[in-house]
Amino acid sequence: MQVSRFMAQRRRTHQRELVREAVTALDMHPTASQVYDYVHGIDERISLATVYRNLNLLAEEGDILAIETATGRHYDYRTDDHWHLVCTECGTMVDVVLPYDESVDADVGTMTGFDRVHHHMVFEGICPDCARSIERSE
Amino acid sequence: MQVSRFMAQRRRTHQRELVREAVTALDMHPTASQVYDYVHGIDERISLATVYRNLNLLAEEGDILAIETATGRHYDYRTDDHWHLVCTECGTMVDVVLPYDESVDADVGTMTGFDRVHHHMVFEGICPDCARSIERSE
DNA sequence: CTTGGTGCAAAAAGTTTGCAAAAAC
DNA sequence: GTTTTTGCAAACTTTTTGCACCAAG
Repeated sequence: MQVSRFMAQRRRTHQRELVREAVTALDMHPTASQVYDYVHGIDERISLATVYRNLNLLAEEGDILAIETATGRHYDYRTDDHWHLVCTECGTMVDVVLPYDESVDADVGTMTGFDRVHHHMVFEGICPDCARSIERSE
Repeated sequence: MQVSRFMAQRRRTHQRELVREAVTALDMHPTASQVYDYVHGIDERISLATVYRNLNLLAEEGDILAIETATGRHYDYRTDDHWHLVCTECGTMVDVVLPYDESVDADVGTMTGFDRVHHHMVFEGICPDCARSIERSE
């Protein structure tokens, strides 16, 4: 018996809980393969396919966030409004917390006729470590 | 003889000019394979590898822009500051022009210690066409 | 017991690369 | 003539999928 036509029953599995734990524990925006390394380190039998399936599932349900970057897809356990700053040299990603500006969404909706407009901000820059090594090598 | 150690000589090839033309002509943020379809339609001998190499090259040199989204990498001939609004239903991408807010970059730089901070905004929403079909199907 | 989840291996999608031949300069 | 670029095919990376078996409820 199903709860509804649109939401399948979800079972609480060992694997899913470990994936969730990995995203939280790894903290710094892991990729699927970093999550795999973590969970596979704890339970050798867990497969990469299961990690992918669970990351997709958790992201769909809004438990975690998927972030698309030039260096691939990353995951974040923080799901509140916040942005990301990525180092263009090494790919390190850190959180940025700024107030969400709702007025631009309304403006863009009016300008374009789109519904339910919202936005993300992606920051790029050079992290202190990389700035130092660039300076040394010049 | 090279111009400098860091910039190789670029030759003006038929293929490269066609790729550049495709990105402009296709206008609406084509993917590599859409660019390939265009140039391959004009000259059958041009290969996908060449399209990729030229898109990467043009993007590196700042002649075109590469945009990373959940639906893959797209290219844009506009290189001035502007943003993109993507329909979450059908993936259609339209340009959004808003003034660039430099003050947030400075704030984020101070907060994080990163150098040369800049940002992109990515808007999402539901385009008028998709809004209509959703309404009909409910 | 029923249905959702897993592991495995294979497939798919997107992008890059090595190499010999061709084209640009 | 020299060096960049191309075409081709193969390789690679990342993610998804089919299927038989396993396990949560």
